[in-house]
Amino acid sequence: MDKIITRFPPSPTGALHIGGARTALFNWLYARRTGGTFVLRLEDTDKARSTQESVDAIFQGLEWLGIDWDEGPFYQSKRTEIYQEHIQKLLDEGAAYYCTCTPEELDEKRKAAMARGDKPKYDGTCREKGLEKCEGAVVRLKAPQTGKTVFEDKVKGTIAFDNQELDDLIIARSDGSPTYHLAVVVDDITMGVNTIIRGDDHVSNTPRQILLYNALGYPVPTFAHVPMVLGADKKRLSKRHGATSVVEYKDMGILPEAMINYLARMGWSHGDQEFFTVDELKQVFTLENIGKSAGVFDPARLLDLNGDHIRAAKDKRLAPLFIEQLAKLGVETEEGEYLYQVMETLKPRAKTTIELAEKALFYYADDIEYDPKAANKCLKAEAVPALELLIEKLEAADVSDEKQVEEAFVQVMEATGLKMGKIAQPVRVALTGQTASPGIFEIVQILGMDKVKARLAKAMDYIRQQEA
RNA sequence: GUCCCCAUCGUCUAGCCCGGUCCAGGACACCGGCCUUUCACGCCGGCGACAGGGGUUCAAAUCCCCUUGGGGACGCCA
Repeated sequence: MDKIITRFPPSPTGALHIGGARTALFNWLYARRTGGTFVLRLEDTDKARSTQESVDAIFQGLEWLGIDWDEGPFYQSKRTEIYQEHIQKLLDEGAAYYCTCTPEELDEKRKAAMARGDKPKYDGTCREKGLEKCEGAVVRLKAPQTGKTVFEDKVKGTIAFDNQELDDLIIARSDGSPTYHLAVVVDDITMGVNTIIRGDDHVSNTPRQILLYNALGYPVPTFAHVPMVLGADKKRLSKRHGATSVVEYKDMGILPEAMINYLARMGWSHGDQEFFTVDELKQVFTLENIGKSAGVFDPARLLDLNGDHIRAAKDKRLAPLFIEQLAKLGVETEEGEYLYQVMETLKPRAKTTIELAEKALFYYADDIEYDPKAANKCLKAEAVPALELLIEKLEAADVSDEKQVEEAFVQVMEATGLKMGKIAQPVRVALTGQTASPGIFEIVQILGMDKVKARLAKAMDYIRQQEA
């Protein structure tokens, strides 16, 4: 088998959305897996809708996901001569012809055909007229009117269309610019693309494109049509379903490796395995294991997977993201041992890096604010003696040793006759302001004696104030 | 409307190609419980699906047909 060459050809008319990102991912993974080449191409022939902002947004999305390309980015807008040559070649060979039907006429014919219950295809008015090039004329492919166009789809199997169903598609607009079908096929041919992995909304475009390959005299590439990603209502994913642009998930505290894992697992499977690293995917991704049916985008699963990836992430990898989120909450801090320890206690408790930062706030606060319910429930007079004794015991110990911290708590338990819960909860609220937090011993160890003492003292003051 | 594609728990899916080992397995979500200083994590358990109908066969989630449902395409958009 020749070297695999895949491509991702977004049209820059918006951000990189979930579906596009998955298409890019599959093409990228397949190229990586097979040692092939991955090409990036911007399909910007629609001048009215293509924007530089969209181009940038797409780059940004790919960069965030870590999807890199080997060739390109190519811009269709810069390849007009190449398209002209191929269009002219088809014209010269009689495989294409000029058509002077106006958009209005065409529109009427379409409506009439629909009303009749027919397929709204071009009726071939100009097909045999032998028209010369003239103002306002488009170029149409002279497609076969009988027979079948059949292809072997890597995920769907054999797909066949009667050529009667197809019509003479326009390959050049009246301004001479190439249309989508012509441009894609010429690009894929000239860029050597031999494996086309794309959304299955393209299956009905495929026979038309195959006809173009035939007319141009080039071998037809391998097609793999991946099922679409739908929203919870089974409709095409759109703004109504929440965030559709991948970078929005970055801002939501999602890790790119989690997004990739999620995207890969939706529509593709590898036995019962759910968790994949990117490197792993590059090793095991295959076209054969892509499912045939459309899938619903499920944010809950993404979140769960993100939690798994947070837990699996190395400190060095997570630290910058954590710091960034802390900064958004007004905490300026830097990477170091303290930060690592903080992260370690929070990793199993966070589904996003935002959550990670939110739960870390008490580690950085100068003054703890009590959650009213928590204070009400735990900061009561009966806790004072235990807190006082705890300060005493902790001061006598080395709090940098978690074991000694625990020992201090045990001593307080024994001396007061209170259960661990009765001591730990007031301490937890005193140190964090909340009833839910990482383990109390590790918090004491990380915070250090000075802060612990100050916070416990403050809690006792608070209790006395409440009692008074 | 016409053509194309699809159809296993609420969701993502394994199994389907090469029928029996499947009164259908895993994961998310949900509900119980365990662990325990709280919350998570983890562990254990529960809930929960082969769209319907016909065939073929000793035997069908698996093969065939029909119906229904969903999606897509039908542009001088990509």
